[in-house]
Amino acid sequence: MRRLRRDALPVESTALAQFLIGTYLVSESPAGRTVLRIVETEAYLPGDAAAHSYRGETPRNRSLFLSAGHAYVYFIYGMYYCVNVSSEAAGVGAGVLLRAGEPLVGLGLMRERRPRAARARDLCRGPGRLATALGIGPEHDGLDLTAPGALWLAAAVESPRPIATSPRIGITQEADRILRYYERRSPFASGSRRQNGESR
DNA sequence: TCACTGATCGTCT
DNA sequence: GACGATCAGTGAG
Repeated sequence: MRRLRRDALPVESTALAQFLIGTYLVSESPAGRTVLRIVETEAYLPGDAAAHSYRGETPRNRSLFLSAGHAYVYFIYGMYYCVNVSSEAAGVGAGVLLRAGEPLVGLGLMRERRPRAARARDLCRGPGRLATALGIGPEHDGLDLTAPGALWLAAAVESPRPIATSPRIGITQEADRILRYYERRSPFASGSRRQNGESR
């Protein structure tokens, strides 16, 4: 696995959201290593009413204002964590939500963390599931994902596959904007068949 | 496969 | 005091 360098990352949210598809997210913990291949992302832009950074910097969202390539981990619905990659220059609040991945390494450990997931395709299918499977929590908030550590990004190895787009999932503000990106026909992407444009 | 619901708590109004 | 970038379980088609 070859670590992504910061200077390889596009410093613009929609470009980064597409760039990250096909790259790898590596989690190192005392229990072992888990790795997934990112297949679905969403961009949350500067000035975007759906973005956690919209109302300015707070203790909770400060990681969104770090330079591109840092982790923003937040707690939602009283039970789940979700992971973003900060996506603009330092001082600008924006991020790319990692929504789903194809589990590649450490499937046994992922199953221990997600005992209710019956099928491998459901281990990292959804932002809360992805974070749980990789053991991601508040201790990962603010980490530099281009530096050695407990959580980092590795460069894509396989040739790019077709990327489809759709509105973002689960939001009420700016709900019509096309800022979700996913690998077309990937069984590991979240969303319903209809949301993934596969109806008919 | 879709639609709906309850669980659960940090954050900001 | 309300709500949220979610998920698992249930029941119907």
